Amino acid sequence: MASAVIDFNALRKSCASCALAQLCLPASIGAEGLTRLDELVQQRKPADRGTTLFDTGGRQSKLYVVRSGSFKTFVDLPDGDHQVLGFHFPGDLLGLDALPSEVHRCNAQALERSMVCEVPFNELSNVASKLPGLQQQLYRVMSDEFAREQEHMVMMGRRQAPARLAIFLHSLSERRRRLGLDPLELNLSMSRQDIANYLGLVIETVSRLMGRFQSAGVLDVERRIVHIRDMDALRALAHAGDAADGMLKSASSS
Amino acid sequence: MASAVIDFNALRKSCASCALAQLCLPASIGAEGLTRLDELVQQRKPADRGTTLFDTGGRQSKLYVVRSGSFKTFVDLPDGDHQVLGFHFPGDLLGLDALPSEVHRCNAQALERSMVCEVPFNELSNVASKLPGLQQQLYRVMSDEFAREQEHMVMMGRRQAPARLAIFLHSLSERRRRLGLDPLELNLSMSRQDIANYLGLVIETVSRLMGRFQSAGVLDVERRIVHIRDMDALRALAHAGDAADGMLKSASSS
DNA sequence: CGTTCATTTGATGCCGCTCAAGCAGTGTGG
DNA sequence: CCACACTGCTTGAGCGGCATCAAATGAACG
Repeated sequence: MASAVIDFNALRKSCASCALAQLCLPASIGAEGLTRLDELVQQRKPADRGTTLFDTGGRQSKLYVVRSGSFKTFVDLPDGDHQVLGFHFPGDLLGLDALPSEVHRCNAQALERSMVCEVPFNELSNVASKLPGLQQQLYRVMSDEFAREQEHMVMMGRRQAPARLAIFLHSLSERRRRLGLDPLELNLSMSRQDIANYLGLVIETVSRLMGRFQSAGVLDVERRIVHIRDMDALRALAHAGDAADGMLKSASSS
Repeated sequence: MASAVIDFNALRKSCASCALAQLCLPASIGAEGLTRLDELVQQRKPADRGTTLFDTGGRQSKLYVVRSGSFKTFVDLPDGDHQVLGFHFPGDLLGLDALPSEVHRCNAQALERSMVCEVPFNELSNVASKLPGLQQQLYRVMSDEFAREQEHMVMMGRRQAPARLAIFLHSLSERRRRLGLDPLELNLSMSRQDIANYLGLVIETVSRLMGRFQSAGVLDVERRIVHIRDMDALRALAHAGDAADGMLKSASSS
């Protein structure tokens, strides 16, 4: 389905040949380090849509790196509802919430057929303690994960629904850009339900806002494919305290 | 085993004599490890209300441990507003967002006169790589930090304002309990404005809800001192999808 | 072609935001 | 010690945005 520009022939077993190496743990360690890291990394079979990498309460402390596809992490709430915590794309790490010998506090589920690398955390930690470069990179990706959660909270703190959706879409675009993909062409692998939950809204509101964004000429929405027509407008909407809502007020001028 | 009594005379310079040792980095490292850790830890002068430990953009990658008092972390938004990310009490770590040689992505400000320990992160990392116990504890507190952020997101995902406030108050209570303090007696060192911002609400809503909680016999609110009268009711409110709102409908049980 | 599920679209009502005024605790200068 | 201003919080009235309920449409699949 997705005509990803990734060369799957290059996605072999070794980290050295991985297209994501610069985003992932191997960044900034030498050839010898790579060899030792390679010994730890376990490849997994493709995870089909709906299967989970780990579930709440699980005790396996492994680190997962998304190679292709996408995942969502979420917690189950006492009232039977969910809360989606995040979406994860190639290069992202999963499993940081259970370092080391702790229990997972959330679930990680594939949104589509996806591939991951799997690293036993304790062994990784051992190797990292002898490879300063790897250790540093490990801290860095953890720090990045903190930054991502902070972004989520900033988004949730914004009261107006249009700003939340705009921030979300802009964030997806940024992440695609970082992966070397077209930042204007979003492929929403998650359902509207997941998006709404992630944003603290209901599904109807998300749907309506998508429509309004489209009418305003900001987006082209076609089912799960979203094309960003006006990035500046999207940014304006994202940063709007209360302003910039004018561009959505039905009047389809300009 | 551990006596619940905090002896303030024991709050001397060394980690070994610190009342927070079991919550902090020294947990589960031996005497020799403690000595090496002590060499890294720098004591700081008391931080007065309003002073910042670090600011957005700062490049000093240090770790801070709150010894007494409290802090808030927050980001500045383009429109001049803030977003409060969290509140931090004794035993909590600050500065994890700038590991290592990255820039801080938020500000940390004292809410009252507070004390912190300060550890240069790079040196801590070096020592930790030779002390598996310390390394593991470092990962653990980072993992805890992830868990705390997840709780925040769950809270923000709840639509109903009463549930958000109840979750917040209950969380504060839990944190006091973990510190060996009375979990029923909350001392809100942060302003209503900070609370409202943290919860994604406005100050008036927080104020009204405090009033309603008090009328319902759940709380005793007196300025910044909040006494929890009915912990079960507070929990019920926290987990309420939509139910349990009944207990707030004006006339209530004596 | 019919069933099912995801998404869109519409109508209505409530919760929480906005605007505005009142109040208590704190500090300052006379 | 009191008058005054100031800041942080509470309380009230009114409105609007988003949730809720309900139904239609469209895509996916056997």
